[in-house]
Amino acid sequence: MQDTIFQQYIRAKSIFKGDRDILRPSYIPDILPHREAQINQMASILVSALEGQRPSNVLLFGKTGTGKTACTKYIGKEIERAVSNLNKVTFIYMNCEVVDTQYGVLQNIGNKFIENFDERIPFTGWSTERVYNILREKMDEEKRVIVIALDEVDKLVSKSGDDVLYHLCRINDDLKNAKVSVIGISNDLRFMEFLDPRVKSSLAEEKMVFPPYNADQLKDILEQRSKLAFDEGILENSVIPLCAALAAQEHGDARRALDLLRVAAEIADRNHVPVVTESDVIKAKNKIELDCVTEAIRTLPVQSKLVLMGVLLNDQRGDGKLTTGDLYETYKELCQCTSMAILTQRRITDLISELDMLGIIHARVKSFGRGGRTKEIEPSVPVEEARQILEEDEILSQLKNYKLRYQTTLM
DNA sequence: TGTCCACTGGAAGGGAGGGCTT
DNA sequence: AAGCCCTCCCTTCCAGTGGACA
Repeated sequence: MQDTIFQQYIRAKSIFKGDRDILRPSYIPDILPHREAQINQMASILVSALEGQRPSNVLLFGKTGTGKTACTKYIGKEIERAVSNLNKVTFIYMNCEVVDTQYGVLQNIGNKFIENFDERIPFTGWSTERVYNILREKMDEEKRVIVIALDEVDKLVSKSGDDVLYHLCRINDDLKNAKVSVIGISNDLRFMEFLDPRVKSSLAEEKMVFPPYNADQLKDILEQRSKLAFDEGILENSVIPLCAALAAQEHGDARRALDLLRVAAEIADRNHVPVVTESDVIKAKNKIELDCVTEAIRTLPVQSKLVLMGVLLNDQRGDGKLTTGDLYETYKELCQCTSMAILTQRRITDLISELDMLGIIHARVKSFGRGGRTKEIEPSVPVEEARQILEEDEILSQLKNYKLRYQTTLM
């Protein structure tokens, strides 16, 4: 390691005691503070799995960072620890934001039961029916209880409908040896409305709501983790209360609280100072917010980037809010400039809606009476910074210092 | 009160790209 | 190689709509 470029970054002592993953939301500690009630309730429902019986299906509701995922994974770990030779229990956790198609979910579950790599279900190519049949067959090879936790199940339903849930809920009718129960996790209470009544009643045999943490509870969580992550005296006294207070403002999100603390510590660490201060937390807050936006913009498909560029250029010219029609004209101009294919206006309205959902622009439907009904669009990110990020793109880099020719109608 | 504008947003379907089966 | 199936991105078509204006 001598004389390498890393030399200057290697110090005798880091602020972190050891593993900094302890402060990541994905880390599951041995004790989850303020979630004892929920864990006990889940345990009382799932204990029948250990007795070889099928537990009720459960639906968990609660905003982000209220401990739904952590509790579920914790319970999963405990189940695996408690399993006896007599009754076999398989616990499967899956995030439906990552795996968001009917086929994908069945394929993923199926592959958990297939050890031989050559026999694995491919990620595309088979009919869903066939995947389902293999899955059922493999599951049924042994007498066991299978608990499937589907995180962010609302994403799955909104994207691919409730067919998979329907299949999974009634799979028990087709199984002789195995028994399946489903844990659905959602941060959207309304998603139930979109379910087929049969799926709804089957999936929600038991319902649990995870309330947001308040500032005091967040403080406890942070204190527990910081004891594992740092030595005494590393954090200024006000650091944890500040992280807790900031996260409590955002609907009691423990994930956000942990991120704040971790990033604040990383900032202090990088500055080679021995103590994490309040100002590090404020810096962390700004950094997290900016990183989110930057990452969202950078990973946009190129057509969406062009649309966003249209919004930014109009804003920089001082046109204020612009309509879908105007933005489409601007977008066409930018396409010609960059030799990109021009998509239809219908498609662009979808891209506008996506950008709106990501929080990068703000678009709301407005009627101008005889002037028609359209969307009013304005950026909701810092314009200059966003433009710089867009210009990093190979194709968009041609638009450096570009001035629009098209004149909007709305002034 | 009815008209009419400039869209919105749902539905259906095409086709490219991935992969399997026969 | 031909015939399937699945997902993703996109187009085409079109009924529906809020509200200013005649």
